[in-house]
Amino acid sequence: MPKRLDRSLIRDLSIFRSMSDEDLDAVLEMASVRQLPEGTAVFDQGAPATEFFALLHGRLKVVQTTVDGQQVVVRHVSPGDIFGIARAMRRTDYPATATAVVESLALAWASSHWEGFIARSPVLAMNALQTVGQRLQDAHTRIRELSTEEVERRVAHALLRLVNQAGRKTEEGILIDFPVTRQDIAEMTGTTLHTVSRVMTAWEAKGLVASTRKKVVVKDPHRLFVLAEKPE
Amino acid sequence: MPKRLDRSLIRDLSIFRSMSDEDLDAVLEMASVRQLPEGTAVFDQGAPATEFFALLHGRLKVVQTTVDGQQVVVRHVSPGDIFGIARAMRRTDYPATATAVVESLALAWASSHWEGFIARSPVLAMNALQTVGQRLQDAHTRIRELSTEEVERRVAHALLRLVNQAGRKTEEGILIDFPVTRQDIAEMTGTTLHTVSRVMTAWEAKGLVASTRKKVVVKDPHRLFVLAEKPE
DNA sequence: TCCGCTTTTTGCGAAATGGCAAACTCGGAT
DNA sequence: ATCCGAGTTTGCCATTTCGCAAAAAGCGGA
Repeated sequence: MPKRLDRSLIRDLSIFRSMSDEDLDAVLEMASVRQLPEGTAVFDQGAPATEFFALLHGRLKVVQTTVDGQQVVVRHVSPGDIFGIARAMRRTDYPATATAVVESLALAWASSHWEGFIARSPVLAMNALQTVGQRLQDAHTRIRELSTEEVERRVAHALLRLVNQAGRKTEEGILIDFPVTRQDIAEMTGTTLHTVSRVMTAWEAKGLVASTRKKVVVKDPHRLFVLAEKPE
Repeated sequence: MPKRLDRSLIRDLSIFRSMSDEDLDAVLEMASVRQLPEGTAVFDQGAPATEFFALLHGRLKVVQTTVDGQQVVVRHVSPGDIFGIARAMRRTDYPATATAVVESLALAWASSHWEGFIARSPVLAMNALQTVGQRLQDAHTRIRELSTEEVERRVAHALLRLVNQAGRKTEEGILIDFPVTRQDIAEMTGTTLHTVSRVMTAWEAKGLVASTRKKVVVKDPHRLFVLAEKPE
């Protein structure tokens, strides 16, 4: 018998919102805890989708790799997010690889439990629909940016998104609170690390950002925002 | 009292799959029929999401317009698809404009009925989740293509997608069964109508496609597929 | 403290694509 | 049958972005 988990662990996750205490307990009953050292893959692209997860602590990146080895960052997973719900969308395997970018902690459930959870608590299905709907809108936002914006604005938008997801206020500005490389940013914006480097070096000179290896601080979010929106 | 609609109208739509006859009747009870002349907008980007729809006949395109007037084709709606379900994803307004590209026929429901439908038939929520999940995967496919492929391959992929959605076999090849302009294809692939024109002119010379104004015929789907996949 | 490896920067030339302008071509309306 | 206009093609040049190569700079571990 696994150790008893407290309801407070999941009660505030948006996906479990509005569920009764009994239902939450039933869900927790089936959960196992998963410790994820930095660099660990939680699941691999193409592997059977045997489990789904909720992130309690840490940060993951979800990456798709093309046949010729190019990588695309699909999204970042923040605490409170669920991920790996391929099966709920009737996929049998994971469409991407999820990797811990810092040491992380997640809950895991066997995919087979999903239907039971839904049956027990239909509100869960509506919450999941909302969650996936939000991701769909985010994806459309990215498609719009990739289709209509040049590189500099795309990088600006990506950075602002990181600020919202993982920004931590410091004296110098807003720190992206997990390691991010130029390569990562390139894979988020459909460009190359070289171009990202050039863009960010220019911004650094203008005092918009400050960065060292794997670390990015946005010093002037407002000017960055203006730059991201300027339609020219 | 609206005219009685037959269950067979919606029984085979994937979203209503596995619903009981009684539930289907209850759903149909609330539906109204909407005739959509070519060029009509079913709803406009930014308008309150008061209704959702199922397409019975015809074809729509869903378009997002940026602040500076550029357009992006989000997707095409085919018979059997539901669309305008912004409200189910907890959005209050439509994120895009849906326009009939040929004369079309749709069922419409007030958005407020969605929750009642779900409560009555929870399987509907799971079906909707699957539908939105599929769209999310499609969106990720496009993001991957926009991020990693050059224009020619993106156009090839877009064309192959149109073949799958609306291909009709003819003597000369597979006809895309609704009007498509170079501009449309450009808005599906994040490029310009000029570049699309150049690409397709080259393909025409190679015998891959044949096209006249607003009409595209894929003469050699296999070679087009090879071209779309070739990782160089 | 020094070494080694990853990450970042930078220069330079090439290639892809965009932007503009103009001509052209159909198809449908009058 | 003719005209009009949306849609398409094409040439030319500008610009963005990539790709390759090499150097520089940090960071972490030995």
